[in-house]
Amino acid sequence: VTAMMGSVSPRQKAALSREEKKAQTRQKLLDAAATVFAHKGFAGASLDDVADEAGLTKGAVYSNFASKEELISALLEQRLGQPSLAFPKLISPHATQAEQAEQAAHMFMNLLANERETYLLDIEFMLYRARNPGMHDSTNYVARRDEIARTMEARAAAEGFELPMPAKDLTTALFAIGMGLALERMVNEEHVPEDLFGRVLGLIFGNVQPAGKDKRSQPTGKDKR
Amino acid sequence: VTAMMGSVSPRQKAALSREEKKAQTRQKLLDAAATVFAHKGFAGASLDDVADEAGLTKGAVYSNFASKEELISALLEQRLGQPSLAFPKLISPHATQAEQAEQAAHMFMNLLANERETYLLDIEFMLYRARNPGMHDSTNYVARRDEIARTMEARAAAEGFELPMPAKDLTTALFAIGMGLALERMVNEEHVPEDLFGRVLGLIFGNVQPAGKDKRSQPTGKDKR
DNA sequence: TGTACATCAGTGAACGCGCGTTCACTGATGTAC
DNA sequence: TGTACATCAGTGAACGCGCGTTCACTGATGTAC
Repeated sequence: VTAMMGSVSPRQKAALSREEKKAQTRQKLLDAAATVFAHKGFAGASLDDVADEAGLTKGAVYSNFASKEELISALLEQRLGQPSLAFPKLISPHATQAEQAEQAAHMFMNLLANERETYLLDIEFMLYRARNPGMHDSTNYVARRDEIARTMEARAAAEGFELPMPAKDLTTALFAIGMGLALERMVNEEHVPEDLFGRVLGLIFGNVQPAGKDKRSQPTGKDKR
Repeated sequence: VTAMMGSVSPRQKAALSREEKKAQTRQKLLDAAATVFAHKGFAGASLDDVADEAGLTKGAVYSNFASKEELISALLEQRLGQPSLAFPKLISPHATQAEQAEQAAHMFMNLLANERETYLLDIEFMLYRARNPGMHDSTNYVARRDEIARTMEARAAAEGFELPMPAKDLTTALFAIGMGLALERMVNEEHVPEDLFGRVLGLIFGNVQPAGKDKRSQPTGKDKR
């Protein structure tokens, strides 16, 4: 039934083509879905909620997605699938371990502050998968983890220190720590001070002997409180 | 049926008193609720599911609980409210840091294996609270955390070493790490090997200088894989 | 101890309501000539 | 460029169905005498 013309298709008039408009609608729906699902959960949010949030009707949802489940999948893929969270490359490579830990922790905390929705979705989806084993991972966990693991290994080799445990396990642990602290912080902000993640990182990496030199960089942790 | 004699109330006949029978029904419902909510989530599970699992009818639920929400609250209070997870007192006080870390990790992993339901409920509830701020914490997080924090402080003082950060922050971090690893392990068991939590603990506590002596207990971590 | 009545935990059916999904329709966009 | 028809993204109403909640009822337990 659908024509589904090849790639470009010549267009003379201005304004949006049908295809472009549809893509725009789809994106509106996905954005709305992110907000609504983060606030109410996959099971708790209705497609009416999503459509209202997008300023559209439920029919628009079914015109763009086959079912509620497919909307969820598409959302997760778009929001969690890319290695956008794979920020370790952004960290200055030549700083001390303590400085790098602090930088990483800072970036993480910023991300958490600005992308609360994303974390809620991520955790919700992990729960969902814990309950429905065998489901496809739309978030590309393994790919994201392995990319970071490789980056860390390369850094360690280049800078001449040893990671405190195999890179994949380390990355898994760091993800888990971030997730756990994020969850606790979202529930009760004052339980998880801004710098806690950084201090934990400092302890974990603090054990790293810089191979040659005996520069024991203990990040001190301003432990007032 | 079961006798289960109580303490008080003069009763001549055998069998259950009305009150005892009701308490028993309530408990059946709570057990069923734990299973069903862990499997389907609070929003995804119906009271019919719970009643069926308990071998009763929905009416029995409403005879014992005012609403679905109250059933959930009662369940959380019973399952997560007591400091049953406060196991650090069970750890041999005089072992080395590395041994204690390994013990703690082992106990945690056992708990996780046997109480999968409990962790799913806990995480689900944290998500719930992240979305509905200002809700009462039926799980007594602060009390449980502070109890463990005090225990650790006392241990540190008695054994003569310093904790790597203030006890409350440390406990918060340990809870978060446990939660994060638990979640990841429930989603994908092979990502989180049995001993990963122990190795992380080892790193975190490995920095602890035994005050007087220079016994740097690095827990080695059998890092095959 | 036995009898007559009161209580109430749990039953089973019914209630609306909101949900995911379907569908006939519409009007703007695209195509053919 | 203009006209006639085709397409299809999004509308709005309708559909059953399952949900949380309510309620009249029942029969075993408890109480009074």
